Amino acid sequence: MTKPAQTELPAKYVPAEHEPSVSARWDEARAFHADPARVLSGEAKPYCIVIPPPNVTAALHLGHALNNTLQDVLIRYHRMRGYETLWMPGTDHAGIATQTVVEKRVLAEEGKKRTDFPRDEFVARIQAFKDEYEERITDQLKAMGCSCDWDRQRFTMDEICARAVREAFFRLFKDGLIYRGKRLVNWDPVTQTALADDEVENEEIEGIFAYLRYPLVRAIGSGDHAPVTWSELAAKGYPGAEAFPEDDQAFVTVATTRPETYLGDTAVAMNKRDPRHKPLEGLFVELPLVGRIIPIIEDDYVVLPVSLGGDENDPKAKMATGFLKVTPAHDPNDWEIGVRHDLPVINVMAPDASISADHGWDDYDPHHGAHVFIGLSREDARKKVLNEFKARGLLEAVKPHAHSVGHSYRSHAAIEPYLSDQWYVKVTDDRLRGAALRAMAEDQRTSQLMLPRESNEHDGKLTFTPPRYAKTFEQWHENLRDWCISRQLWWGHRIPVWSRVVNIPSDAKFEGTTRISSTWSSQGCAHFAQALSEGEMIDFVCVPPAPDKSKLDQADRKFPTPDAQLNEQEIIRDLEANGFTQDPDVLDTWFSSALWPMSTMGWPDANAAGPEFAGLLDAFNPTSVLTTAREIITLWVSRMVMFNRYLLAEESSKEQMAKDPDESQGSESEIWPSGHLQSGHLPFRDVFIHAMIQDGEGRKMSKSLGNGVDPLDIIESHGTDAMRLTLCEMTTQTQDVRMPVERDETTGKNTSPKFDKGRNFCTKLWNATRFVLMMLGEKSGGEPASVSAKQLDVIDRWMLSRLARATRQIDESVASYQFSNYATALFDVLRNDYCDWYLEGVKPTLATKPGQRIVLQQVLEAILRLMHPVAPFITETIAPSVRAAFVGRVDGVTLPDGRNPDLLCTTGWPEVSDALIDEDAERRFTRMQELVEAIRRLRAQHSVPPRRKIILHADSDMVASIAGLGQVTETLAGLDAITTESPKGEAVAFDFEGIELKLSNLADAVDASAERERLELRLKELEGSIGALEKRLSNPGYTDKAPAHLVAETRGKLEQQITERDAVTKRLGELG
RNA sequence: GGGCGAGUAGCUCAGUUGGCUAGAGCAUCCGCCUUACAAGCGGAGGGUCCGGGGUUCGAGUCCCCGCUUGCCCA
Repeated sequence: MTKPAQTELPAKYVPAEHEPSVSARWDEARAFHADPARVLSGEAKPYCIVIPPPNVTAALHLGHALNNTLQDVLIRYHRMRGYETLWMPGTDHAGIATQTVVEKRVLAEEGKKRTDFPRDEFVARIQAFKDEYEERITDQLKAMGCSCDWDRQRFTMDEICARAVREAFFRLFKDGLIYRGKRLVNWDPVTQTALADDEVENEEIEGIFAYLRYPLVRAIGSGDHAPVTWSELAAKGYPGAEAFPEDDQAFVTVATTRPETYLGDTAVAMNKRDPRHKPLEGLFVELPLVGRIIPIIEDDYVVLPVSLGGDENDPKAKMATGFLKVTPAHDPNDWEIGVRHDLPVINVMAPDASISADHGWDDYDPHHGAHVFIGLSREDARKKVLNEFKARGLLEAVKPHAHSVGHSYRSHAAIEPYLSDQWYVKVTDDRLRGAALRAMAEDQRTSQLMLPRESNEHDGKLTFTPPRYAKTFEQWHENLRDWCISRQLWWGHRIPVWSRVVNIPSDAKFEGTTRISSTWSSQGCAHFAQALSEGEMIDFVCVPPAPDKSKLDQADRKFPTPDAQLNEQEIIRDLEANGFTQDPDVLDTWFSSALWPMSTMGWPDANAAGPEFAGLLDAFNPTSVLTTAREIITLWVSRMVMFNRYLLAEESSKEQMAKDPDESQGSESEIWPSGHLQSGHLPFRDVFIHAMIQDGEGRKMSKSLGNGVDPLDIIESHGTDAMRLTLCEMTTQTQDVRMPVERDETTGKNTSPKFDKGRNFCTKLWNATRFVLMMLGEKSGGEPASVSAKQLDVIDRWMLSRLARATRQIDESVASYQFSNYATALFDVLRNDYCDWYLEGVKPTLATKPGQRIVLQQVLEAILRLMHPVAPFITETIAPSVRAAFVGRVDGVTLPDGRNPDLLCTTGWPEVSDALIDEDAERRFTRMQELVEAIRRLRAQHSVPPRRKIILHADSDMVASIAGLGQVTETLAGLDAITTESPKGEAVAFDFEGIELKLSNLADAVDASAERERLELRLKELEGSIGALEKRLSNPGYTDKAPAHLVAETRGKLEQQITERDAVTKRLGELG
């Protein structure tokens, strides 16, 4: 490692000239590589973060910059604190998003669709796209200064992660926590895949409410039906029937936002409290053009219209007719009704949401007229239905109706509730959901629904910051539904299940789903069968990933060791020879993301993964903190907690099993014990949820609005550290932060004035360092090896005190994830304290005070280290020069060498003793600052030229106390002298702490009218203030109840202001 | 509909057990190329702390009602 010898810095800090070489030095030293052995040996405590893997779909935006900056701050801080620190980087394959982007690209560039390619070939295309973006993203993260362990970078679809996915799927499947079901899913007809609940966004749309009349019929035996007339209804006491022509066919009116789904109606439901219910009992309706005869049923779900006693405040009751068309295949609520009443389920759409009779419309009969709808889109079919009903006099009304409709977060198409076979994870099982809820910190749980704790060290250890987000997590789990994990895509982890449909053997009678013993199960597969209709069943075989032999050799004696020659490919060949085919679907992306804290560390088999994975999981899982945005709490945080706890429970369940060997009898086909009597490790202990960046108007940054800011543009224009400083300062505990966006006219790129502050601050550090190096270079020599506070001047002791407080504040800020406070502490200590006061104050004395030179250098070096986690590049750039300028130590300020002192990023964190907090020095210095500010104010008011030295006249006490600070006051206030003598020429008097001081030699002649104006203004202020204080003190409630020190303070203040008022009055009198 | 934020100077925001005359940065104005720094230094002006009630000796801070605005969930 070469150490730059030069101690002089260029006049200007140009980030681009230094950042690449600093990055190279970090890389060269492998400074960010974590060694789990140091944790396992007890040498160092672990600190670990797994990166929320960015999607490979697009380059990183400012939100990523924020997210990753905060993680890097935490990581760099803890690395300097001596933790063995691992920041695991990687990217996410983002199934639907990436496939969609590539499909669009291929269509635009080559005019071809996905289905024009063989599956493997198209996946290879996506792979190539992924490679391109993965590299780009990695480069961006490096440009942002992220100190990830780049040797360990993962991708959610690489071999290591794929192995984890296979293992997790297999275990969950085997344990009955993954099942296949025919359900309504959120179907995206454009991308033609199922979506999870949280991939659906609700949007308000201007829709309609259509009122459709369904003619009433009654059964007349032998499957025939006859019309019901109004007179018949009237005879049964149907209210309002008399209003209709008595021989006309009666009807009921349903109200719907989706008329086209009437093709799949299988009932009309009404509430039993509806007075029309009795007369309609046992009757049917006939669906126009469809010809289907469907029953009228009773269900509490149906809302009564306001006219029949429905709730006036319920908007549904205002629109309702009391009759609900029930379409189980196309509406989730209707699905539930269908389940309750055992209704047929008729799907009338193709996967592209066009009307089709080929996907479950078994009673389709074109003779009735419904053929006119076949092939139409949902939207066209909707219009057509209305027209056809209108033509038959069956359209009662169409009203505009705004309501919210689910849309695909990816294609933005309206979601179609669609009946299909999908795979689900039974997250509602206590082993998953319960474990997640039990993980929550006790003081963050709000629900009444308290779960019994397990005697488990991981229960109750999951803590959210800010705490309000614990509620989001809690409520999500309490309302959880099973998780649909299959996606009809090509880009993703293929579902490792092979299936075939066979006849149910005559000797095996079963319903539902049953575990099967077979040649495959004896080879380690999980084999289930599920009954279908008509004597058929479907066989499902989940093939485990190729087992690790070493594991099998030491397998629990209770479980038969499978054939050691077991070969995954052989099993698959065998299955396919027996008529099995692999499920064509892939898994939801979040399935692999959910395993991220485990898969990246080589789970389930570090040995098989490679030597570099040894010990990772034991050393670093649970990780320290997950840093993410709030929208991810449900999508990702929840699932990581559930999976991590379930899948890392093996150890505890084995222990349990040893105590109670009878627990899992009868699972002979299993390689691994099931049971999971205890939930296992948390994936992380803390979850920090940071704010979302919006533009200046409070809108999301987006491509379509053109209000996004590209982090690389900011890095180019302001430097990485400037960006990071600004992002940290913005990170308060609120949920949104605003960043006014401006267009830079010269570059045409978006930027924000907010970043100027960060850039200016870096410049400040640069210039201060240049000054310090210059001073030390010129004057150094004669310093002792160390100096203690007792030997130092007030100004030095004050500076050390400020440094101690800043260090303390920064430590506290990091511990509580208060990044804004961290940045503020840096701004305060470097700019306000060190530059504005300390540097200015010591300028004249440095040459003669060796101890002061030590303080000058040590404080700068300490600040450099305090600043490094936020601004890594500039501090690393400057560090060698500052270190080289070392002149001695200050007792109580420890700047440890750390792991590798050649690089700032691996040196130690400053330890500044609390003993250096010097309240006396602070009090004296603060008093001096106030005096200097008062003099500066007067200088400005009297337009004293900055370079003109003036004279301060004070009493002997004041002169003595000022003298205690050396020449500092003179330097900072521009004084020629401080004297007890009276002014020779004209002077201006002012009050300081109730004592009258005077300034002379302000000018060749003092402007009396300006002085009078100033004094009159001051008098007015004082009188107002005195009045307020007197009022407060005359209130007995205050003097009796407020703390005594406050009352005393108020009295003191009043006295002082009265003194000053009298002085001002007197002075005004003198001015005439 | 349920949950969670935000509303403080022209702008972006601090203000964590209620207690000095409510702070910072940017912007504005005034004065300075004071040899580390004009991406700077010194100084100034600028606030019915969204509105209305309440608790309290005392409320930006706590409670209630309302308004505006944003996000999440259904």
